[in-house]
Amino acid sequence: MLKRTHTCGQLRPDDIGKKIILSGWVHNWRDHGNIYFLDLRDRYGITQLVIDAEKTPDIHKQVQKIRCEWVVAVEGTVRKRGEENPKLPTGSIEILVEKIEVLNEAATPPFELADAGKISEELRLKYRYLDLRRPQMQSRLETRHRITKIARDYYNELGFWEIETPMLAKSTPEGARDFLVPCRLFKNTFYALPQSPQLFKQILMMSGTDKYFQIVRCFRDEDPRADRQAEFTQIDVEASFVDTNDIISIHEKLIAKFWKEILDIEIPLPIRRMGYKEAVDNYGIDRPDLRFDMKLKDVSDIAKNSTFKVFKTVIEKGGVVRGICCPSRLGGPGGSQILTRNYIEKDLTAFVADYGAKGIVWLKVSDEGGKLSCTGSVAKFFDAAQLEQIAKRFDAKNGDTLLFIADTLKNANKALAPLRCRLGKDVKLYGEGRFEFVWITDFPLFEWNEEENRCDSTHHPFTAPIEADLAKLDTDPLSITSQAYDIVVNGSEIGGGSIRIHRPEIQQKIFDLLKITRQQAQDRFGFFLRALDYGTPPHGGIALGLDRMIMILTGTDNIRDVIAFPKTQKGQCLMTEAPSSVDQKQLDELNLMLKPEK
RNA sequence: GGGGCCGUAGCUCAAUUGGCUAGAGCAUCGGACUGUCGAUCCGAAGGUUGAGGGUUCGAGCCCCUUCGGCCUCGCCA
Repeated sequence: MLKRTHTCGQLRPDDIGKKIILSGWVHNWRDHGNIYFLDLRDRYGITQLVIDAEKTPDIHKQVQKIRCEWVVAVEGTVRKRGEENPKLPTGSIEILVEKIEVLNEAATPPFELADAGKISEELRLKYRYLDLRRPQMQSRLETRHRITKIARDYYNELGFWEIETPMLAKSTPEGARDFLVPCRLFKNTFYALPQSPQLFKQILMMSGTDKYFQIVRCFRDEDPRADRQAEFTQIDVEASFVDTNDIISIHEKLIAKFWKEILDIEIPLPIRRMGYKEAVDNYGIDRPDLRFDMKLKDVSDIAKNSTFKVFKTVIEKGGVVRGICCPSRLGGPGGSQILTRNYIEKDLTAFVADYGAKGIVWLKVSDEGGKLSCTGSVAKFFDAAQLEQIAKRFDAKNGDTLLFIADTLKNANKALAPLRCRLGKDVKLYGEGRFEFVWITDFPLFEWNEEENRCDSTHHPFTAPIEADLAKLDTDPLSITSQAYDIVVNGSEIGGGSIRIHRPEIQQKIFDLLKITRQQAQDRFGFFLRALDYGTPPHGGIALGLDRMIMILTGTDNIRDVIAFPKTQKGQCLMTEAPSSVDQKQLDELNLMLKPEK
């Protein structure tokens, strides 16, 4: 076998005259009769080969039968090209082939790799090895590698140890649905694949490892989305004797490093922080997209005095009227009209209906000689002073559109937050390539679970309350602030963590409030509660969503684009055809019996 | 569990209100050509319209069932 001396992305004009060997896949070929061009591709790039019938008639004959994706090695001389190809880094040179060796033939590919046109994802997933050969996919894999490499180096510098935790773990029915793995040696018992190494990393702190990290696979058996797979990767971190500021400061530097190394973008540090309440009040959600302003405002106080029945009824029932103010024109004043009546009453109304909103009420702002007012089908239910007051509340300008949703506070926010994001995008309120980071802090420790009539952890049951609120555990748990923090960029949560509870009695109180009985706590977390008893240092940590970060860094909105071998929305791997049925013998060994379908 | 979009040649798509032998570009195969780089030109082959059933004189198109892909609500401590 000819052994390569260079790669297909390497040769430059300085190499002209050198005798070299290249190996790779045939990317494309152009047969001009007596002259024959062949593009050779490997991970590093593409290099043009030339075969001249007059100089090397044997090779010219041999190359006629070579096709796309055949694997070949060639020996030849680097020379200057007649006309350069500015699209390729190697575009100034070519290889005059003196010897060619076919290392492997290839079946005709089911789709064309050369043209980066759209190929159905189904096909790409089935022939993933072909899809991954495409330069764009290679680049995504490389970005992923570089990020994990940067992270490993960074944590190593700071004294963190990379420690593996079990993949075969104990099932905890809280949280997401577990993937179960039957255990052969203890009949009728199951392992669960970890939803996260949460308890293990805390126990590592109890074990005195002080600083831990892991780039770790996590499993949650819930329906996938464009940015969610059942199987995903976290950069998981925990440290002892730290507070919120320690974790935040370590990680905003790391995130800044990611953005600098991959996109050459400087993130100004420190990243701003915003309290949970401020985020929800102004943006309706705890992961606000801060690339544009457009804050939500409450107009319940004005609406309740109007004669508009829809508003009045909602408010009487304890609901709110909240809204946003949006420029009606694309890219701001002067752009073309976008918030047309049709767009609002059809597109946007259908959009918010997905989030449970019954409808959108809208008003158009007019400014007549400094006197603000509003027009629209519901304007008649308000007097002039009220309309002016509403316009002023939004600091609205002539031509702006005000959009309102009347519902419970929670439901109104649930619809308005995505509506705000959609409008920001549709009306082009921000440019491409902008990244607005924010740490969200001061989360409530609990949320009220109406159906179960108890508290639910906002974050998870191991999150510590702030010291000042400890006393409220017995009196007013819903008003307790937690020591949790999320890192958000452009409305996407890319990580979150907390300072953990390190005192057993507080951990027990939390379980009590979550209405987890002592018995249940022992069954599920007994090992953990026991470990807490043996001298647990104060500790805290964070987990960064690796897949989501790579998505943002590579500019794709599809998580499957950043995972080498992803699964479809039904959890299948189209390449291997997992999941699949198993032999009766395997079931017997596990003491399992299948129920008939349906 | 619910809602939406989609499925036609190897690939990407087209086919008027249901109407003649289901078309095009690329790929494939054959031929031509000494400078292309998404080569070009000439020609050929390529179809159970995802599957099954129904309505009709006639179905790619309408109806029902089903399979698959994507988006989404719920779900994701």
